[in-house]
Amino acid sequence: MATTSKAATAQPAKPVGDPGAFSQAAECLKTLAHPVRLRMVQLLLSGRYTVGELAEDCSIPDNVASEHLRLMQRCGFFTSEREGRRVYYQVAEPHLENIMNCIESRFLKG
Amino acid sequence: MATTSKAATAQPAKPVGDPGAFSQAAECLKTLAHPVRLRMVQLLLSGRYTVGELAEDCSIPDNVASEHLRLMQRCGFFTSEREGRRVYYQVAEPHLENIMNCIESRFLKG
DNA sequence: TTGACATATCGTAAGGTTACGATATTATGT
DNA sequence: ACATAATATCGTAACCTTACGATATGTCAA
Repeated sequence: MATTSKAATAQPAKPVGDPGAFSQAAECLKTLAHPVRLRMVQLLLSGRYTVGELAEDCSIPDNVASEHLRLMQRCGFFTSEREGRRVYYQVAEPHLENIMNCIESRFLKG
Repeated sequence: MATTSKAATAQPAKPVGDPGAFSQAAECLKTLAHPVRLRMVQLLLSGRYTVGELAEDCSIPDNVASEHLRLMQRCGFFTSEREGRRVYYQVAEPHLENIMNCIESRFLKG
């Protein structure tokens, strides 16, 4: 017997947690935690867009948009494909849709 | 007619987005985007804990834990109740469970 | 009241993030 | 080859975040 050995606070069992996994999760969330990047995720979940299109929608210069997109690509959120002089970005991480739905249901809706 | 008026890229309609809502969402995500804070959220979703208990689980000094908890309280994530010299924290934001589930299914599981 | 415990707050130094401007790269058309 | 368009990268300054140590506040017990 005795699974916890110390402090009998009558709680429904403490969840286990690998510290490394929390760090990795925090990294990705940090990447998501920027208004422009959230908007870009929302847009790209609805289709393909170029750097310039995303920049214009977000009212920021192209090079700033490019840096945000690079950050998110590093996280595995997006991939990019060049077509002529344009570069199209698209969602690569399947869980982004779920997470964005959670965020939208809390902040972008009733 | 003519809902978009410019650029016929054959996309399934660009989602609308209130810039203020994205900023607010980004603020909250930033608060969540820290390994210690993620662990605290996970723990508090499973029950009530004191500052000292959370600090010990996270292997950080009490004052650091206290600051993390204060940040999350400011966001509306938690509330606190004093009981004697202990202070118990608990989840106040109902959406935290959904968001945490999304994060767990991506990072803390298969 | 005194001492000890639990939590909170403050000042600060180290490190990280962001946007900007300038410059580089890649592709296209003439 | 040249000019131009679209995107990417780099250096930098302003700002934000974090953890730490010291100190303060609140609570209890003797």
